Amino acid sequence: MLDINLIRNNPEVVRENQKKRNLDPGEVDRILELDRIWRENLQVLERLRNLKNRKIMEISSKMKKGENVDIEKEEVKKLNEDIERIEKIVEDVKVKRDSFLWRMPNLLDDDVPYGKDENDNVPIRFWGKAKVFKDDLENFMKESRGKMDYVLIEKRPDSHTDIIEKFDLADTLRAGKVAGSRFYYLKNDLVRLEIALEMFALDHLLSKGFIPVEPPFMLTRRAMEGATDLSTFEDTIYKVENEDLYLIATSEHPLAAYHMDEFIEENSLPLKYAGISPCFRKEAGAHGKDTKGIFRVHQFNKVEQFIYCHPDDSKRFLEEILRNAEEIYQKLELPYRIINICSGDIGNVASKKYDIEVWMPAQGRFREVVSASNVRDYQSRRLNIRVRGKFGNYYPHTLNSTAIATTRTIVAIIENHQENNIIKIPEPLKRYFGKEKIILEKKI
RNA sequence: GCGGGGAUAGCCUAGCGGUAGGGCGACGGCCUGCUAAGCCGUUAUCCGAAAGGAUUCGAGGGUUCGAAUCCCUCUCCCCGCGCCA
Repeated sequence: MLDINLIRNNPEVVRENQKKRNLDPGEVDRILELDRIWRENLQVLERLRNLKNRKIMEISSKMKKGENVDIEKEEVKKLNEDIERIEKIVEDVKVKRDSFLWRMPNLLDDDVPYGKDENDNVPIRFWGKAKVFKDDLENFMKESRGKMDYVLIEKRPDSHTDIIEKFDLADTLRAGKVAGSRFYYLKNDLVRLEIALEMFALDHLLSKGFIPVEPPFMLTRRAMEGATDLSTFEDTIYKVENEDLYLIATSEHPLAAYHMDEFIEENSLPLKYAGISPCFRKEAGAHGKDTKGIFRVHQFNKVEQFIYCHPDDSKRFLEEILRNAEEIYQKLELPYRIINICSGDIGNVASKKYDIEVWMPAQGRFREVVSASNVRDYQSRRLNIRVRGKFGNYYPHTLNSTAIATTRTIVAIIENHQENNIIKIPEPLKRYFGKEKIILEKKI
């Protein structure tokens, strides 16, 4: 949520932001008009209430002297009618103003490139040596801007979809039977691989001073609304029937809401949390995309980085959490590119966002595995989280980034590390996984 | 699930129909060679240029001229009992 004072004092900045996001700048003026009406009526209301309060005190003192107060009582009753009427107007206008305010997206960072959609995202960095099948070379050169190492391979690796079903590493058919599409039973070595990935990511973050947290997997509407925006709510969040509870789509949500309605002491910043949780997503509007396998699913596990910090530090911490995520993917030997998400693709909550996309040799393209965002004070305002500062209170900035999303990383490992009938396990995972490789052999 | 007790500004606590009081902590000031003590002030939100005003006693209703206080509904916490991985 934006600061209403920013909109009052610098409407032009907010209009420009709307334009850059390809949204209607007129929203700003709608808010300003409602805000003006609200304040006018509020002043009328407060004058009436002041009159009432004075009258009540008059009654009180007259009663002590034993005087008759019937006239004054009638006056207060009349005032109450006026107050009730104006109260309703004030309340209605405020609700309307706030609903516009809550829908307004975050201010974009100056570094966010202008763009219409995901095609305008800007690759800024590349790492690793991609295995590229010759038919994919043209696309690879385009997507990597020719700035990334690669080796040509003669045969396209098998898709994870085929491998997991054929070697009984996951069962999406039976999952479909009992839960519907986009669900899976992980089986055999993939169960350990998933846990190994989580432990590896968690330990990586712990070594950097993050506090491990396993949050609630459901939140009330109030907490969820503070952590996310309306469009996410509609497209991704599952509701529990007959309860005021919503399934989290990422541990970012409960970690953002962790300090709801609290004051954080300034000297405890930055707060760095490593969340670990399942994530539940409706994937509405993704019909036809990644319909098979475990790349795009309704439920997966994730280790997440979440930081509360002083507003001056958020730019630096965005780079830091991106680096943390990069280190994880480097250690997993998965070649990737970093993209700077453009203004048309960034979403309402983020002020700036980087994605890490791993090169997937079987699919012949880069696919998102990590998303790192600077949210600034957008969530902390919605969740009423403030810092008690030496020179006054303020809203902290929050940032979030994936460390490991298990299913997508498993896909990346299967595509990148498959050799003749084995999947190689990257070095740092071995101690958690307990074996050097997954042997691909047909189960009966 | 049943019974009992709670929720008052950052924390603790009083008030139990008539303008929310005290303590702690924090911050600022006075005093002081420095520190401590002591004294004064500030320390929830909103409107207002300011003066000032309004709101706020877990949430929402009700009674009343007036509700932290009385009544109803709900949420959460604590102590028993029951059930339970």
